[in-house]
Amino acid sequence: MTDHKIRLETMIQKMRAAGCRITPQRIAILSVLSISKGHPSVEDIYEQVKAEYPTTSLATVYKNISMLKDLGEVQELSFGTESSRYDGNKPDPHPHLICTRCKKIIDPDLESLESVSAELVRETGFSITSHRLDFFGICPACQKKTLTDKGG
Amino acid sequence: MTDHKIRLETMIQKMRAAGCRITPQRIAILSVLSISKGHPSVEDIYEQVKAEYPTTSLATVYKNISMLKDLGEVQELSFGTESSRYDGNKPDPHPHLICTRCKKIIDPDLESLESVSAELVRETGFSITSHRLDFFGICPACQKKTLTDKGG
DNA sequence: TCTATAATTGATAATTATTATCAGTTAGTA
DNA sequence: TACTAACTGATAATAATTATCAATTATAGA
Repeated sequence: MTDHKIRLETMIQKMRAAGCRITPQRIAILSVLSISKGHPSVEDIYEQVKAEYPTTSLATVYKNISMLKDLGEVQELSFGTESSRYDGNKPDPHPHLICTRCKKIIDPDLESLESVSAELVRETGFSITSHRLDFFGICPACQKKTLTDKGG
Repeated sequence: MTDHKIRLETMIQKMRAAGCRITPQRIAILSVLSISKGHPSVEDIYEQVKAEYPTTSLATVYKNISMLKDLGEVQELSFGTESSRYDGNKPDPHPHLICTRCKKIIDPDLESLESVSAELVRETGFSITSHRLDFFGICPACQKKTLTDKGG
């Protein structure tokens, strides 16, 4: 069984446990999210689901995303007035590294984050429940492209 | 001269240098931002400016904020669909610690952040240009309140 | 100081992402 | 198979932000 199949099953079970019904449209939405390599927007998900179920409504996608957020099964990434992007593959908060040129979003592993949280608690007395860490920059591919442009 | 007076003068000079005119409403907006301890929303700024200039329009506040963002003199903190908050006091990116109960936003000092950026660059090859670091939790005051509620 | 003019203001309309509403449909259960 | 509450889909409503535009005003130059 592939990773995303496992993830899809997990999400379905969570929804069942919450008393939700499993509709074909819902499975399609969960399926897109369970892959979710590209951190899709609602519009992205809508387009992909419509390919399979042409009558699907945008509202249905929003409603499902909202339930999944409440269940803690997707993480929302909002960027100002732009539409939010969603991660249903790794639903717990984790840092993102965003290339401002090609808009790619990747998930780096950062061991040093632990010490930041520890320092925060020590300094402020807050009890930290969640976080949102976005680093913006230029990915290696786009850096290379810039050099080539300048060179040639 | 107080810190916020200095900051206000800096912002005024930046705007002059960019060819902007200095109107009374603009000074009022800059002044609110230059204090900016509480990371105010556009609505907050609007209310404060209206106290001094009752005919001020919300659009004027938005337009000024937009110019200041372009000049790099305010930092915008957007939270999903909620209205953005602004920091004109420390316009460069820095971490925020947000109490999800009372909505207070504070600016912690975090030395350990350096090592996170360093690790990112080492692991991914990105050139990091900016970041957005928000930690969510419950502040000491709200934690205490919870305990009191439970206790009494 | 006075004038010209282009930037700014203020009122409001437009836009855009998201949420609410609601009648008709359907998954799940007995 | 029938019941019922949850779900879907279409659309209206909401809310933050942006655009528009006539009237005002800061600033430079005479």
